[in-house]
Amino acid sequence: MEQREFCPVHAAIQVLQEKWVLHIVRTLLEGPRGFNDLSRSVGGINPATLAVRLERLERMGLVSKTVHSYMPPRTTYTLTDAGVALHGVIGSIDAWGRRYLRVGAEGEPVCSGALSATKPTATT
Amino acid sequence: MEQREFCPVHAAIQVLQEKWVLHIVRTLLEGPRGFNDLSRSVGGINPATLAVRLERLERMGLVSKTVHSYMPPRTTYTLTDAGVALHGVIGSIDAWGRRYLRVGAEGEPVCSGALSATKPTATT
DNA sequence: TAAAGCGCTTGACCGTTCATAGCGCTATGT
DNA sequence: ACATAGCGCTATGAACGGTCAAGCGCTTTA
Repeated sequence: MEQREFCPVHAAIQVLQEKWVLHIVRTLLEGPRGFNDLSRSVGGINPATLAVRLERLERMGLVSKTVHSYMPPRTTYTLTDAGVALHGVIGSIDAWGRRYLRVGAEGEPVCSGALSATKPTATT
Repeated sequence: MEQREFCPVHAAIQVLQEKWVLHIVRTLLEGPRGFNDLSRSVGGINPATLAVRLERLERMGLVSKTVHSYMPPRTTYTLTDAGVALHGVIGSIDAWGRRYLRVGAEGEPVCSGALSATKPTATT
């Protein structure tokens, strides 16, 4: 867990592998959202976890939080430049998933090795 | 958690966000490893967790396990084609990390927004 | 007047991850 | 010849972190 000097790749992985982070970023790439809206778009995340994630991402400078009014509560979460830059990562994951992932017999995803080559597909 | 049809991106994220998976893949991209060797290279992972991850990744077809001898035990874990293909994802993460991540005041990583523009960086 | 929605927070659960120890056995060093 | 270290794991119990369900004060919609 301890390493002599700062390794950007390692640090990046540490952040991105946290549960829900990639889903949150992917959703936010589609545009700014409020808390509950974001929660619904991500799907299945519980508010406590979302709150913790957003706070961390904000402190890191990946996400910025804008409070439009306190009462009634109205807030907006947006990606910063660094956050938007993650679209490259999401893009790679997207490409890889489309190319290699199929749904297996038991419903869980499986890799299908060498199928028909790259087929241009539209993004969600 | 339930979704009407199979979404490759979502499924890919589900797999890759599992703790240690990206670290394992990244390490395995450097070449095949035995269990303890892999454990040491990844750094800080618990053997029980590693065993579970490897089993899942193998069942998914990302990693293949080769047993050279049962006694003395000698095993090798290698990436399949689908696994190797993840180097694109790792590459993106690498690029993003190098571009945006710095070590903050409290030791935790922080994003440094608009610095000097894109600078060609060599990959690990 | 009632109900639904906003952005969260709280507290009790429970599954995952952790540190640590150990198995049977061989290759190495002294 | 003997001790030690190494292999690939598995077994424990404790610690951590995510989950569920409910609810706060308040406004807007029905």
